[in-house]
Amino acid sequence: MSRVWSVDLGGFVGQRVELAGWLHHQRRLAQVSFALVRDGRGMSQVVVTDPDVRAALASWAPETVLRVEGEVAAVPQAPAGLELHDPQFTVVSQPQGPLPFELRRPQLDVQLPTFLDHAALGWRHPHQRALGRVAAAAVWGFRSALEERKFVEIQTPKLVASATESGANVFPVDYFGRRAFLAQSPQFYKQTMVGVYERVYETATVFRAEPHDTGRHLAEYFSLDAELGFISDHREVMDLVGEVLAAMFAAGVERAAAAVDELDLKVPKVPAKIPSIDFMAAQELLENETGEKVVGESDLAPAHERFLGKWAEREFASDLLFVVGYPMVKRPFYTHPDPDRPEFSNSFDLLFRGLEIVTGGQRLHRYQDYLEALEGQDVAPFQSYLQAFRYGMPPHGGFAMGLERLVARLAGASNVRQVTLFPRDLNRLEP
RNA sequence: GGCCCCGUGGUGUAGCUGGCCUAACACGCCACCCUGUCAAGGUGGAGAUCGGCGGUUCGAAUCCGCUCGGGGUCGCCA
Repeated sequence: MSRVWSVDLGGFVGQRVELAGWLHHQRRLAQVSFALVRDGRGMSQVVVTDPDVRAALASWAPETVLRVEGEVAAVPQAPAGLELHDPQFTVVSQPQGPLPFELRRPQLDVQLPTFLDHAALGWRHPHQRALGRVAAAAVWGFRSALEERKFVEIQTPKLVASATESGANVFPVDYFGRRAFLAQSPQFYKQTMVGVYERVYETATVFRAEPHDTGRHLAEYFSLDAELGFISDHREVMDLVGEVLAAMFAAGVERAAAAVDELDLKVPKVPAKIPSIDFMAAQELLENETGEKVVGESDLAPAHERFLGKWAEREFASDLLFVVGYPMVKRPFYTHPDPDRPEFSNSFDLLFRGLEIVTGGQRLHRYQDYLEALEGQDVAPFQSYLQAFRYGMPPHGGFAMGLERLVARLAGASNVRQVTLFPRDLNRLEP
């Protein structure tokens, strides 16, 4: 008898099938016991009336791995209208000792460190695993939106010779006796590959050795990157971001419908045109509304971004807001300036519910411009990168999106580590 | 890294103006009861010396110092 997924029981009413999974919970009454068997996709209720089987069931701890053969019955009072009758259990394996916390409650009521210490168990909670499904669906949406638009998926090195992002700190590694770094971003390579395919994307882990112990930083995070050529300016990239994001949310709703339901997520609608505000205008707005002196500062503080997030919600009923035209001094050297006001850039950030989840913009594309941008610093580390421009590159731009931040905002999680499988941060290298 | 806060049975918390704490509550665990439960319910029971070290005191979970661990926030960023 082949094994059936819990979510597919509806197709087998009246038949005997085998389920396999984990004993999620059991409720013992005087004459009957209910076993909830959880598999990778869902959960099924198994009804046990045989005294011997009930006694056996009673002796099994939560998370015991089981195979259950039984008859599928459609019963109105069953949780999903379906349950398994006359079961025969086989114990596959048993947990060692008591569990550090319970999975049965609708909410996993543990502190983040406790959860993270026992991630192998915590991720089994229906709520938690639903987060993972939403993340997976979002990545799928990202890929499919870009594939549809003729982007080519690429894989770039994660062991690199030089840093890409200006301020970001790198992890040094011993590379056969030489000094190398873990890649902070596929930036250089994706730009280079625009010279080949025009449109490329990558979904991959990147590494940042920044000592930022905050709810939005990870030492290792999943970056969704895209880059495209022959653009007029950054606004074309922003349009793409909107389309991709819409596809990602749609994929969440469609491909992870049960998870979205489980988490009761409010998935935002992405407007045809995501509202945007100029960097300077944002500062003036902040100054007018809060009285705080911010005009002239070269960047927005997290508190400012939260304020702008609320403002966008009020003003446009939007969860999303572009902030456009950051000062050049705060952007990496490859950023393209605004032709009309060269101290500002053709770049943007996207705030999702007040948190920066995307950065993007137009890049320089002329070799000479790069030499000028790098003036005053050693060009040697960038020689291999600059090849692409020496051989001719079109105007291009792109963006990078932090998956964990997106999912965290979507789920209303205050800390990205809540939605990261095995987060790496300042203090945590395990599990 | 700076600043603020926290550290109590397996989990989440209360107690923390020092003695009534031989540490409380909820969940979990163990035993028994309850004819369909679904955050099931009921009765009883086991389980922590209060992160660690040192100090103040007749007396400390409660005050002080150091230390370790954690959370928030800021710098920075996805």
